[in-house]
Amino acid sequence: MTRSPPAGIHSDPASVALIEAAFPGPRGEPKRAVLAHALACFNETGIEASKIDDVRQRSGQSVGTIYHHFKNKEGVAAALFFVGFDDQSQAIAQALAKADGEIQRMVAALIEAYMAWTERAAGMARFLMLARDQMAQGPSGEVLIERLLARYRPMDEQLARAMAEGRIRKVPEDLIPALVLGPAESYCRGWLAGRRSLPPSQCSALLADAAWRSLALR
Amino acid sequence: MTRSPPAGIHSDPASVALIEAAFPGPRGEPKRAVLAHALACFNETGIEASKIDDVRQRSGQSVGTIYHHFKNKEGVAAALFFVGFDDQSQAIAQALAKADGEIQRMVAALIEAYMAWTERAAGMARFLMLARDQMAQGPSGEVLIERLLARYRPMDEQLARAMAEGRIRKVPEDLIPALVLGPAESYCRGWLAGRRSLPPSQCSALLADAAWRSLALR
Amino acid sequence: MTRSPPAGIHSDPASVALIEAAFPGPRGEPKRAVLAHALACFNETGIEASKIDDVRQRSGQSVGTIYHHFKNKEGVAAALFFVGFDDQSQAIAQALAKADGEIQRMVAALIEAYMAWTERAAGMARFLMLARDQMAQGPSGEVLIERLLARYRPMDEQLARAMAEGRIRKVPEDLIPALVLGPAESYCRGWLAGRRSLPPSQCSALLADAAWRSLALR
Amino acid sequence: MTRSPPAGIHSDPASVALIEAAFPGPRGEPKRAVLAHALACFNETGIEASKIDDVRQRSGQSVGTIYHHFKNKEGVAAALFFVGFDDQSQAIAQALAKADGEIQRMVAALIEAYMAWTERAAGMARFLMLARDQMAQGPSGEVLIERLLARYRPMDEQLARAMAEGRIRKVPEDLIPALVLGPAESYCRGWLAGRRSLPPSQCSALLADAAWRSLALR
DNA sequence: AATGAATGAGAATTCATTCAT
DNA sequence: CATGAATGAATTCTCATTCAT
Repeated sequence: MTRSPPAGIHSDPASVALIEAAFPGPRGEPKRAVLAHALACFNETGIEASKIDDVRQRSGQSVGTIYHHFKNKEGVAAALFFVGFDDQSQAIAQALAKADGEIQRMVAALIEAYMAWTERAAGMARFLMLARDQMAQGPSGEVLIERLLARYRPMDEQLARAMAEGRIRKVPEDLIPALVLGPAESYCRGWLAGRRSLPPSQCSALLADAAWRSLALR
Repeated sequence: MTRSPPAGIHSDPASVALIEAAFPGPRGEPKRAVLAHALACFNETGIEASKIDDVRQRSGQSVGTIYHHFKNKEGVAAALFFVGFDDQSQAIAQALAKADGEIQRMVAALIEAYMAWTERAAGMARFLMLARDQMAQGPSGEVLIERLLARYRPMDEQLARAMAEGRIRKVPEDLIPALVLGPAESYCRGWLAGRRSLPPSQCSALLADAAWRSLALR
Repeated sequence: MTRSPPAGIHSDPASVALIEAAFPGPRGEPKRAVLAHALACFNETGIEASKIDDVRQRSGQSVGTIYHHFKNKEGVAAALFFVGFDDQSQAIAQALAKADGEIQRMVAALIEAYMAWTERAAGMARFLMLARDQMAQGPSGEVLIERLLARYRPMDEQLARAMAEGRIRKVPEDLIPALVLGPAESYCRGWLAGRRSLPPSQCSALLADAAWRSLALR
Repeated sequence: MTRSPPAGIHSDPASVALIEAAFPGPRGEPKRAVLAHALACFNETGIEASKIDDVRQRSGQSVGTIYHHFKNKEGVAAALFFVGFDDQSQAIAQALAKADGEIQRMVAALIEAYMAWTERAAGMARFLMLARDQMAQGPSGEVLIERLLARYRPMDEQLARAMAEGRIRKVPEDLIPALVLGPAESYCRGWLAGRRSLPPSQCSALLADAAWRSLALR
């Protein structure tokens, strides 16, 4: 019961829906049009290699409008990035909240949420991976780091406590993200690039188990 | 006893040595100069954003020479990529060979080799991550896939056998790379970007253990 | 009463007027400026040898504007070519129309129109000769052939009929253009290059007579 | 019994033979190789658009050799041009010589020789048309004009005498070349470009007759 | 707000030619 | 004489951005 393994996702209904939710109403129309098509362009051709003029043509907006709403190309990418990033954060926050502070459930919830979100909004997920490095350096880098910390804070706090109390293995803090999310990210990266075909949601249980094993006392 | 935690590695002696080994002798001088400085440029600014003219200036070569030897910018990147990739493959091959086909030792050897290589030739490692996607699509994409398969074939064969014989957990083939190398890659990515500070080599034991736990029967 | 025997015509009021008629109004200004100066450049230096930057400087337009309006250098040449070619066609059509289908008068009218047009719009005429071969191969080749056929169709039909009815000499169809227009073209080519000095219009009667002799029954 | 109507002649045995005759012996080998392949390149791509490197590759010679023997690209074109031009002149001279100063026979002989030569050495003929204008301007322009005058001198002298003696029509001197050779050149131009299919040699009689009609007293 | 023509700095690439071997 | 690596001036074209309407 495979749910659409996409060898090259560039844009998809769920990603477009995120954009639409972010800029609702008739006033948001130009922004929505631009971002939705920018997503496709960026994923197809890369951010640097995408021309504002491609976005203009596909979105049916004018250059002037694009610049009016987004200041410049980087502005388009940034707006798009945070639409995706923030929704992803929210999905993760909701999942973590349901785990009642229980560390094993939190790990599983995080991984499940991450993979489900990736599968659902594949186009946006792909773009987030594409843009993260550039974003981290650009003018929104600070903001990004802040929000990343905030995203994982609930989890990090519980992990720290559990480790202090000897309920999980003692592991250098630096290594935790790699242990917990490394496999999931790695798999999703492959899936989004078309190199893996199992839908992420079908892998979460196994990946959650693996992540837990790496932290469990034995 | 931390060995140089680099918040922004762009070029380093070991990476340069790889390049020098690849194009020895006085005839190789222009190629070496170009590639060594291209590595720095690419890592500092990104491949797309690096200008051939930067490479020219820093390398002290003429535009004509660059184009004479590498055809175009993509050619410079490709040459550089395969110098790094092939040395990485060789390091892995040697490590795997020493494991005598014993699966747990192979997993550990692979991870150790990967992390040691990354730490040693950090600049090149960074570039490999930067360039991999572009490479996979460009005209050398086929070659890359081929060589990747070859690189992991010895390991894949043993894993398949072990799985068939019930010596390790049954896990979808698609997931194996993520389980084995995902955490290592994830950590190295962070370290190369300056977000993690523990030298990779100091993490390999733990990451190897984690990888093995995810495959072990219990 | 020789009317300006030009040892090197590159641009002239009549040719410029053609261009102005083709792109009227204030909106046509950039196109007009570019084409008028491109004509001079092309005639002075040859098409290949003319640099877009020469045209830019002389026309007072920006590179961007040139490319915006004409796509590329070839586009400039093509636009210029068809401005001239179409006006020439029209002049010929008018002349032929006045001959009432009488074959001898048609031959004379064609030659007279051709030579008068050449003399008047000498710069454009020169450019048409310069560009014809390149045009025939380039992407507008098809169009050119079509329009050439259309241009001579009225004449060709009457010639075919006259030949069938034995009113003129039987001559392979392939040879007719050379017999009718060959001498005129040859003379104009020489005049435009500055090798002949009699104004074309003063030669048309004689050339028309010669052309007719070559077709007449005796 | 059509002899090969070539829709795109670039090089042919007879043209190559001309080149070989011009640079005989083992010492002439590099020159021959270069010129023969330059002919093809120039005809295929145009002179400006042909790269020295194309010629190098096809001729199997080195850049250095080309420059050693011909000074520069223009030198290659010039050498090639005069090989062709001089042989053409010689063919015409021989034909004219056989006409015993009889004017009608001279006209016919000229046209026949011109067309036969064109048909035989079509590649070279094409190149001569291609290069003539550039040649006339370049540093060999003077030489070319001189040799052209010499080529037609015997004919011009007889024509002038005949006109003075009232044996042919009085016609402005300027017009004579167009009347005599215009149709032939026009036809050959079309044939060499692939727009006409009757082999030139089959047209000479008719074209000679037409030329004579235009000069004859009535 | 919207438009899209105009701009021009800047990039990649080419290619004739030189010259050390 | 032959070679071909090295050179770098010159050229075409792109594309983010501005701004008058």
